[in-house]
Amino acid sequence: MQRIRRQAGLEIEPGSRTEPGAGVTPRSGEPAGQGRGRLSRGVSTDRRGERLDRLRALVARVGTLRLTDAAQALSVSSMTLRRDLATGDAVLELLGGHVMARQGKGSPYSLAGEEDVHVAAKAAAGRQAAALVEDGDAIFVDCGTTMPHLLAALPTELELTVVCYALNVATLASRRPHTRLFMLGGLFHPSSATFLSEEAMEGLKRLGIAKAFISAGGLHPERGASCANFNEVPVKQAVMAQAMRSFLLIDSSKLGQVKPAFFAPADAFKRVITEQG
Amino acid sequence: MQRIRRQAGLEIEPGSRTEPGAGVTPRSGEPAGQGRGRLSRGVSTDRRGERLDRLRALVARVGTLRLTDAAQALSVSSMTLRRDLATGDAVLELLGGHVMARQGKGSPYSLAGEEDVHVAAKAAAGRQAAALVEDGDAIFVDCGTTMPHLLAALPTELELTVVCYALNVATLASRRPHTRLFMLGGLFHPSSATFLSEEAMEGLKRLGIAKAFISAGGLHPERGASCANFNEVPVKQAVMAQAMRSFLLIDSSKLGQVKPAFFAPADAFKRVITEQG
DNA sequence: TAACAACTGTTGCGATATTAACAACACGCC
DNA sequence: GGCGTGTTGTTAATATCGCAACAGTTGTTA
Repeated sequence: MQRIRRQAGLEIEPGSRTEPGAGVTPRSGEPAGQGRGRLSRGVSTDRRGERLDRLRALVARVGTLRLTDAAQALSVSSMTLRRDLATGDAVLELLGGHVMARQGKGSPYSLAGEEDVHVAAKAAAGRQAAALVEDGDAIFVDCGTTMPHLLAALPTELELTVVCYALNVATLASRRPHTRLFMLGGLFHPSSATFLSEEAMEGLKRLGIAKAFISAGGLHPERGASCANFNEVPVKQAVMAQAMRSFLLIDSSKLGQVKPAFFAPADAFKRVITEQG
Repeated sequence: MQRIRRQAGLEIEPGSRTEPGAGVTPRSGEPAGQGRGRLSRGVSTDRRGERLDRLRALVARVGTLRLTDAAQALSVSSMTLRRDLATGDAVLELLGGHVMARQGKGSPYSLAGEEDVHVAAKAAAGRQAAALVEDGDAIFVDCGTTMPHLLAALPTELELTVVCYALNVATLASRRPHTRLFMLGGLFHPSSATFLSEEAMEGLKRLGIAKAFISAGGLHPERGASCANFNEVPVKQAVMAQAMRSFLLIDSSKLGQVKPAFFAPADAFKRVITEQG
């Protein structure tokens, strides 16, 4: 309890454990004038939109706060905010009594044993890969769902330079201390959450990369490594040509698989990292 | 209740509302062998770290899940996971019964009226700016804390091209449907969450921008617009030179202020947008 | 002005989360 | 083998959340 209360960073006077204006005259905290329109039409002064705006702003600043605290901050009852958020805001979400930026991509997931093994495998593979990274390294981190495990497994103390072109990777890497982050920009591709452009390919040539961690959708002993999106191919190839050493980071379920876009033969990698080794 | 349950995307057979192995033989779900070390030292097989790894992986995939579901997925009791998370994981956080990636930057915030007014002002200014955007526009969105309000205020139906170089803007824009997102890459600057590079400046020249929304830390009637970070200056200037129309988007508290880095005279903007107009 | 609709606040109840305390088990050590 | 330590599961007590129904207020409409 204390942990969460502390997180909010504000104190409520010990006496009043109830809602802001409990029992007293309702809506005394605001000027309470200037007309009110209906919500169904987007015209006139829209109180709900205004509240959500202020709430969005609050959340943008503090990351997360309790619904009751938010209600107090906006001088409305928690029930009102609850109703506002229930209308389905594009940005905000109410989860377990806390207001936060929507984060689940809504991707449905099944907890069938199979998938769970995959996840554990990816995490293990990420740990294995992280063990190869040394202090001071400049590493390239590819796109995909396995790479976040690599970043999570990297000790925070390491002083690194991370080169990436995927949004999820950049977000994680940007939060690391002692980390220089270089991102390749360009047009956003939602399927892989990557940014691709001609200029980025040019810029890549100026970067010294000690170790490149490449992802793949499949690795076939004869056909080599392949991925689902054709547009990733030039980047992967350019990085591999540029980097001192390239590692293929996949979980073992990818072995023997084949995806539409081939980008490298199997022997192009210094090593193939899976959860086993 | 249903809303949250649905979010998790899995069903538990109606009969058992309790913990996984409730009442039955304890720890029957796992092989339960292979030795167990102590946690204080990081050596030997570390069950807690392993669980957290798998949990991190799960969270990375689904964004958020209920603690009870996570416990079931990892075949441990929710109490164990609760204890694991209480040790203070760097990535994960337990909030209101849901496990998620840590998001609060831990920035302390005060709820003094002043700040709250600022937030409301920024939200209002964002709405005003959003009203200028038309379907099919290519817009540039600068960095700063005001810009998210602009994005939040843009109707989802609009078909847009968004050009940006700030991580927070990119994250929001990437979630919009019907939106082409182009990001300028480069080296990450934590103070403003922006990416800057020579190549990006080159790439900028090839982009057609109808409307540019520029932020500033201050606007002085004689000295012009200024910001806190010098490295933003070239980008702002290049964008303004490139764009058909440039708008300065600030809240009124910035009026009359002066920051270290000047980047444009006041009359360089087609219009200055504040919460009033 | 009266009637109506929309919005907000309050209350109460059921469901859920949180914590502490206790019991059961596995491992390492002597 | 016996013992102690550390880890995990269970239970119960408490606090909090989520929802629904109701009541009061405000602004709009006839």
